[in-house]
Amino acid sequence: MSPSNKISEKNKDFFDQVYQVVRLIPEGKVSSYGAIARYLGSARGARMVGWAMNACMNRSDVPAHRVVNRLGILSGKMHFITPETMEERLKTEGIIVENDKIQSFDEVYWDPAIELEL
DNA sequence: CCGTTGACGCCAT
DNA sequence: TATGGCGCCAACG
Repeated sequence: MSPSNKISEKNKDFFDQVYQVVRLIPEGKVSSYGAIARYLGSARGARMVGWAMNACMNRSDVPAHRVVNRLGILSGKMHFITPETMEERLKTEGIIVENDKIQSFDEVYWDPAIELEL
């Protein structure tokens, strides 16, 4: 039906699930790729979440800046409009970022498996 | 088809 | 906490 699909429909479904979870991240909070992947049932699909973020970069409805790696490091900042965009957006939401790393990460960390708790 | 790359994570040191 | 090595999975050339 869509021979020119950029990604397989199976993956498209996975991407959509990722976007849905990311949208649920409240302001001032952040989550990690691994937590999202795990919540979706792909414990080893953390890298796929990152790939999904790259595809969602065009969408404004997905706060990709609220997704960091498990160490709280802004590993994806280079993929935004400018390398500063991600850090600036997080600071705007009250998150302290220093040297490309989130401070008090345990306090702003938001885990879907716990917050959504289902 | 094969080798490399990458917005990751876990384990060992 | 920091660094290095290994594993996973999909996309790319």
